[in-house]
Amino acid sequence: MATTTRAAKMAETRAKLIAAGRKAFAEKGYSGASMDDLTADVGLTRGALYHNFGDKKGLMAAVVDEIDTVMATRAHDVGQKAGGGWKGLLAEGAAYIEMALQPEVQRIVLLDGPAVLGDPSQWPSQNRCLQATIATLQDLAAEKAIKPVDIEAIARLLNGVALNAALWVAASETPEATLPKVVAAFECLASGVLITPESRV
Amino acid sequence: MATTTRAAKMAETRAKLIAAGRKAFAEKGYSGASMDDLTADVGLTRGALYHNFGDKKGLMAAVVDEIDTVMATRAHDVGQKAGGGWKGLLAEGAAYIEMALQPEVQRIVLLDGPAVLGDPSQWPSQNRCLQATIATLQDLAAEKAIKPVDIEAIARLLNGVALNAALWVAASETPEATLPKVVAAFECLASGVLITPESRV
DNA sequence: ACTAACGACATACGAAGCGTATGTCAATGG
DNA sequence: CCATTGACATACGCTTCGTATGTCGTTAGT
Repeated sequence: MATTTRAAKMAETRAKLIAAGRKAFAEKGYSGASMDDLTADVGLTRGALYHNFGDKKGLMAAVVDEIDTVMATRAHDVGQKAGGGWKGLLAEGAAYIEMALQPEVQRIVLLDGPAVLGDPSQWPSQNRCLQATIATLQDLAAEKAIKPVDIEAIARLLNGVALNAALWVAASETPEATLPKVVAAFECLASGVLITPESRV
Repeated sequence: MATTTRAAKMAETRAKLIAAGRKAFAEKGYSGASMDDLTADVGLTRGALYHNFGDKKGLMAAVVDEIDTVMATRAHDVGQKAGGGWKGLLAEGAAYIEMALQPEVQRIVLLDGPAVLGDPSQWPSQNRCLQATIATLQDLAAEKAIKPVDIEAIARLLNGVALNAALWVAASETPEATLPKVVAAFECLASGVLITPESRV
């Protein structure tokens, strides 16, 4: 092995700790997760954790950023493949909703994340996702396709609706059955920003 | 004093503990609030707390229920005074958004509440608020004023939008400036459920 | 190639908090 | 007037977080 350099070793421990954090935070919740336990699960101690992430909240931030970044890029890809524009925006929202079916996303990103790290719209990953939504809305505004309201406000609320819809689906007893209903409701609300009465639901 | 009965005494201690809990949870957050400290603030000990509420989460549930109940009734009153129906629904949502300017509401109900007690739509107080929204929407559906989508889904998402809008306003640097923009955006999205193209924004 | 400095991680320690088990005193009912 | 109940206080153990100190391998300078 040519590269047993320290940087690689450290990157590996960081990855192991983040993986252990994902598992522990998802299963036990943030406050219920023990740093001693999750570090021991990957053959380390808290010493490694505090050296790499500063404190418990630092590990949480790293875990949330990893998950949320994947979510944002996935949703964006889905939107692009749907052709961008208005249909892309709807597809992106639907994809975001579907991803919340994963317990990890539900517990870590949607429930504990805001309580521990504060308002999600301040997270770096969320900001990237928000900027993408704003850009799409600005394109639509240039085409005079949407009403003359504050773009940022609409973008934030649209993201919020998708996030909230995701929470409901996740908490539902029959997620598969509620998913189509909530997606339809999402598209219904989103259509409120359109100028044309019945564009293409 | 004729009524120094134990029931009255106990009600008083409950009220004092809930008041102390509101203050501590709002200032320190849920996990940061010390039971020893908040009970001492009102001249009691943890013995009283565990006797009345079972555990820390029990006090949190009582505090959240109290705040959320007041919020729901206030929002409902505002909706009624606005004439009910569609305009009442919009006014109710706007009122809900405005209430989130209070730090207590922001921290306890919107951030820590879901993380500690789980999905808000399962809370008794939230259910009452949701039922009111559903009833209004059903009236509108009977008048053929809204699109034929799942009523419960729309109601939940509308409440979610208001709640999310509230969070953004609360986290904003200039809440008073963002409030009108976000209220307009809320009404814009809500209009998506209307059949008539330009009812009355 | 040898040694000194550095960095990654482990171990040990102190402090704080939660929940429970036990104790005490006042209020109620017979 | 006395026994019992219940509301609350006190004392204890357990767990956990954060830090301070220790150790060993790796890197750099000569």
